Amino acid sequence: MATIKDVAAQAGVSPSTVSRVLADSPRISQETKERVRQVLNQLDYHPNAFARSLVTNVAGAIGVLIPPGTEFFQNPFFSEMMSGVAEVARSQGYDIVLSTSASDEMKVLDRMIRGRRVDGILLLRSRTKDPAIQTVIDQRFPAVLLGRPPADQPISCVNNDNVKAAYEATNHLIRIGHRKIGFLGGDTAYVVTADRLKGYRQALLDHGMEPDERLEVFSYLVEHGGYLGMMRLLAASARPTAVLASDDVLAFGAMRAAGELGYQLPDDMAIVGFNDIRLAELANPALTSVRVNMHDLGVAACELLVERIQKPASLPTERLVPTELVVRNSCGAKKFPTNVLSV
Amino acid sequence: MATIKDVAAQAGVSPSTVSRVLADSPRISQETKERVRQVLNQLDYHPNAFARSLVTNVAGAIGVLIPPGTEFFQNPFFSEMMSGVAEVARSQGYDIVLSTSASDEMKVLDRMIRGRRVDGILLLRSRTKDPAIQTVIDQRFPAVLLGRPPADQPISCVNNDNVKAAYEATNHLIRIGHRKIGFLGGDTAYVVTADRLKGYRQALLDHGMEPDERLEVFSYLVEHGGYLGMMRLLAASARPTAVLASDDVLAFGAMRAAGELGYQLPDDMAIVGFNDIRLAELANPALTSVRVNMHDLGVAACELLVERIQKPASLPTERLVPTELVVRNSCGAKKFPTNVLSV
DNA sequence: CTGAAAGCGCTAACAC
DNA sequence: GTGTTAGCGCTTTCAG
Repeated sequence: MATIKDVAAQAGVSPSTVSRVLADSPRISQETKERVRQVLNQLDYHPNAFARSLVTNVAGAIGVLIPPGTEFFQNPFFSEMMSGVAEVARSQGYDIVLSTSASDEMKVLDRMIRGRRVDGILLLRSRTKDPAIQTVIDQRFPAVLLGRPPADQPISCVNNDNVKAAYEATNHLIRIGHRKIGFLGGDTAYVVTADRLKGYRQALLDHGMEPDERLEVFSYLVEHGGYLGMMRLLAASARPTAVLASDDVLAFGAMRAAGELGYQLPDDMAIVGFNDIRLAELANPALTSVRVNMHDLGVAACELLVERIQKPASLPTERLVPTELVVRNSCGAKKFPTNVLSV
Repeated sequence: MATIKDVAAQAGVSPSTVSRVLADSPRISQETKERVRQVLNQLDYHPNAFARSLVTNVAGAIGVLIPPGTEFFQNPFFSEMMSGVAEVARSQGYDIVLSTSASDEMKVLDRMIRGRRVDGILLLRSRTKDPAIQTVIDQRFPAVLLGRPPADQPISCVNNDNVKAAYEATNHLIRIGHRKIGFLGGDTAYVVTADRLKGYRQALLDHGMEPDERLEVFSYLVEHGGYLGMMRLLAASARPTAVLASDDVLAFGAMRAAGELGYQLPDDMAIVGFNDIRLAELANPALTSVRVNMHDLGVAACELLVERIQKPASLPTERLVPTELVVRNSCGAKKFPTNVLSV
């Protein structure tokens, strides 16, 4: 494996000259550059990333802190969002380091930021009590939160207006005639769940309905969680005629549960999801869903992160990605053409 | 940011002693360890990953070379497979570096392996002419291919028996009465497409049918590609009554196309997919699909990779992950209970 | 059981 | 325009 010294020797120059050629420094003569470049090629030289990082203190990579557990990976949200992140990362010359925390998220975070493996970090899930957020703030480490900081902490973030989106989605259900509307959410510890729940409740209140806790269930964020949650909802004495699920994956589970119990969608039961994953359109019936623009979220998050890496002193910014309710057949909107209602 | 020297000074020992404590060397007395550890904590010391890597020549990370384009990210196969990879990587203490190649895959590969950013690399897609494979072999760089090497090159790989799986799936369609069966594949440059095509053709031949190239279409590996491909198949003069799609995503596109043109599934058209992604079960009708066990593929691939990193001299091994045909309603198997036929 | 010293491969003053 | 030198933070002989 050729080092910079080998190249220098071969080209009859000093290592620093080679280093300068690599950086295309203007202070090197054209002929020297030519000569060195030839040797570079001939020896098939590749700089050692660690040596360079050690001295420059830049890693050339951004970290993505994956929440513990595998359900995040399994959610199509993850890959769609990551495709946006990857797009930006690539164009800006950053690698992506996935954290793969087992359980001790904070240890992983420490390793990443204190170990200087990455130049910035993307936090993927904000919880109402989230030590990771405070850590990056305390360490003044470039970071972007995908979601909303629970307590208005000064951190750059990319989010949807989840309260409003859930409000509009619930409104839609009310508008088409539903009066008993259930809420099927992920863990309440997630800010996103809380926000969507809030919008849902507000819509009920604004239409003179009292939110009913028996119609609010929360479960593990996988299809099976949605299935179980829906079973609970259907068993409730005040059985809902419609359900707002805070994730399409939950909505699919809910659809399966309803189907197994003999409910006809959308006649006996309306369901609305969140995210508008690709397969929402292909479900039976096609799932009405709030499009959160997952790819755009990833793009925006990575852009913001690169910005913070490059000017760490700049003030944290928030970016809202617009949502839209995509109405399909799962919510009894058969009478409506499949269309898109802007939120 | 505390360095090893700071710790050494504070603890009244030499840097090498601290280093030994970090490595839990048996040559250090218990009391010294205690004392140093206390300072380690007090100063909240975290080793600089680059400095360590520079001297040890281990990166503590495995690379995943993502094929150019975003369609790979968007395929649920990716995230399911990655969840398996992440699981193993985490348990073995490796980070995951995603490559994010734009177009020039080889440059990225070079950067990764020659730049020593990663200890081993996972190649995600094998093409009939694949320079990446030859490169890792030539460089003797620890690598595992997800798929089959096109030309029996000596590289560790994890794969399904795709020929057999496609053979069985096609057999199933024949068994339930189909005689005109189409094939809807991804790019023919992918080995996996070729293998599945081969199995499909062989099944036809073994039942006295002649493969008909007009019934074989190949397209971009996204839902829309499946949609377009299906349009082509349906327009063929020898219109098929059944289609084997080499990916569920293609199958979903095909279902949409068939639906839009007024075909009733499964009565007018049978469709079988590959992968058995989570939502296959939820489509309308539920999609019959070859379960390839994506998560297991990821687990096996990462295990093999770790093995190669740890004993690079060992011979390359191949690991086959079994498949099974999961029969659902999309292939006219209504009369069958939903069940699983082992392959 | 511990310390001193060298060096991993690179960059960045500082000279000339 | 180019070379010399020091040093990034760590591990690892080699001494003792």
